[in-house]
Amino acid sequence: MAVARLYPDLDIDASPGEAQLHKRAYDRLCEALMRGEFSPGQKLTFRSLAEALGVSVTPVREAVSTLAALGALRVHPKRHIEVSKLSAEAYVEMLELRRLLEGHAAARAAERITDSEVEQIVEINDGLMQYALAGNLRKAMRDNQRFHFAVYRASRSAYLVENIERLWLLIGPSLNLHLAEEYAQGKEVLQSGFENHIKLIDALQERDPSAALSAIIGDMGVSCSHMLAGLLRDSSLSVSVLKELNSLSETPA
Amino acid sequence: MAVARLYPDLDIDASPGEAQLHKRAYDRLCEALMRGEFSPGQKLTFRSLAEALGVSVTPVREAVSTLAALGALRVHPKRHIEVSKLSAEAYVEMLELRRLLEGHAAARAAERITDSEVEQIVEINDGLMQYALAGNLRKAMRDNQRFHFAVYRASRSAYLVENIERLWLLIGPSLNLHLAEEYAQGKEVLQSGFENHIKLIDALQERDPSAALSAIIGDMGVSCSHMLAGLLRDSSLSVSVLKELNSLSETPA
DNA sequence: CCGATTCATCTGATATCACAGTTTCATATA
DNA sequence: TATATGAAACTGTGATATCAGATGAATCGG
Repeated sequence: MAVARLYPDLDIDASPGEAQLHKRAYDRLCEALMRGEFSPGQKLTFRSLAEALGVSVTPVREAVSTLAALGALRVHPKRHIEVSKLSAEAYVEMLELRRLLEGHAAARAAERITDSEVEQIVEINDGLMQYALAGNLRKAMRDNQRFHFAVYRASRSAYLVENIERLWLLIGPSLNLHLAEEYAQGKEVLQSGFENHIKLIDALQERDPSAALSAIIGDMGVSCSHMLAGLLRDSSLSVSVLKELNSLSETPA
Repeated sequence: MAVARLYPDLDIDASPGEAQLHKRAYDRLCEALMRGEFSPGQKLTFRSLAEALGVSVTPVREAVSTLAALGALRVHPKRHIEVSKLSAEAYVEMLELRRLLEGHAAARAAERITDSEVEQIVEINDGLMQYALAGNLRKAMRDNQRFHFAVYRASRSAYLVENIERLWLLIGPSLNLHLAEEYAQGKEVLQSGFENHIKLIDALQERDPSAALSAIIGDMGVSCSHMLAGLLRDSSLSVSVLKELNSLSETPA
């Protein structure tokens, strides 16, 4: 009971009832990480997760082992499970990878996307804008994720999309935390920064790969400032990070 | 006993004795996949792997679950474990990703590599050439892997290197199989194709990122023909694959 | 001789138990 | 009051038992 209150509504029975428990546990934990239900550095245990998910520890261990191999969780032997913290340095490294992978995926999507897929993406973006205007950060972030991955899936490159998903999994907890912090401090998190979504949609409609690529890379810069503001609060190496970030902006994509 | 003969020397006690059994099992299985100890499509079971590794099924399940999440293995529920087969289409998709990731890693390495690292890479390449001249395919492949990852590690981007490792894990079994096939058929697998290693070393010494990038991408073309020859043998979609491969070559990196 | 059926065997999936470090906190000591 | 101590509770780790579904070979019926 106390555990169920720690991780509200983590129960697994909401998922599609067919798959094996360890798969459902994995999916549910991924979802929780992306939704900000866990914060970076938070300590977890197998037993409490098992209870919250409504299963025994065995399927939880398989799910957690996998997430640990991906870097989303860290298992401290005989101690506890930790939601991986993201250093500012690691975030800059991942931004570099995001430019590469998501830029490529967007460009490929522009070559291969169908009209009906463009339509769906426009609809997702419309919903996103509504939540943004309404100031609903959580739902806006969820729709933003849907928007991006609807584009990436149009690249017809399943393994590329999987790689991007894994990247987002590492950024998810910190992104949720720091965007919520900035939002709570009254920063303009939702008021602007969606121009690149329009540019991206235009590029997809025009089937223009390089325009799609630059729109996606432009979009990354938006959340970047909020993230670094939060990440650098705990970091003493801010100078070297900012230097590296500047050199990254000058590097041709 | 019969099992130990099926997977010779898979026993885990050779690994560094500190880590947990599921980590060692994972490392050992990765090694086996990269060394060609398993072939694509081969069927495995948890119990036989556990016996061969000298542990119980529990740590094996965690290792296999992780490898399944990465795509290296496929778990057929209530049936068996399968070493993932690589279709020609999937291989082309991965080549695209390899160009992106490994090209970027090589370019970054050229910016950040130290003189002593260049030295080490030259030494690895010398050893590789000896095995190539001696016709030792297995050891040449092992040293080729060492060569590539010594370069990538010089990029100082740990997560990028991990991503590349995961890519190689998916290609490993098929690469071992088809290169060995071609070699057995008397094809020139080891006689040529190492010019790009020299070009890469030169580029690293000159600290020339774009030269390093094109050397790495050139090197990928070498094994590519042997791989496609093997992969297309079982595939009926060869025409579309070759078309896609051609369009890939024309795409600017 | 061939196809359907049955039953023993095998497989992955899950839960549970036992164990050895780790943490925590109340107690004892100075 | 501050520090040391030790036992109890907790944690990840690994092995095992059990179960339902899949497999395969022997059996049966044609």
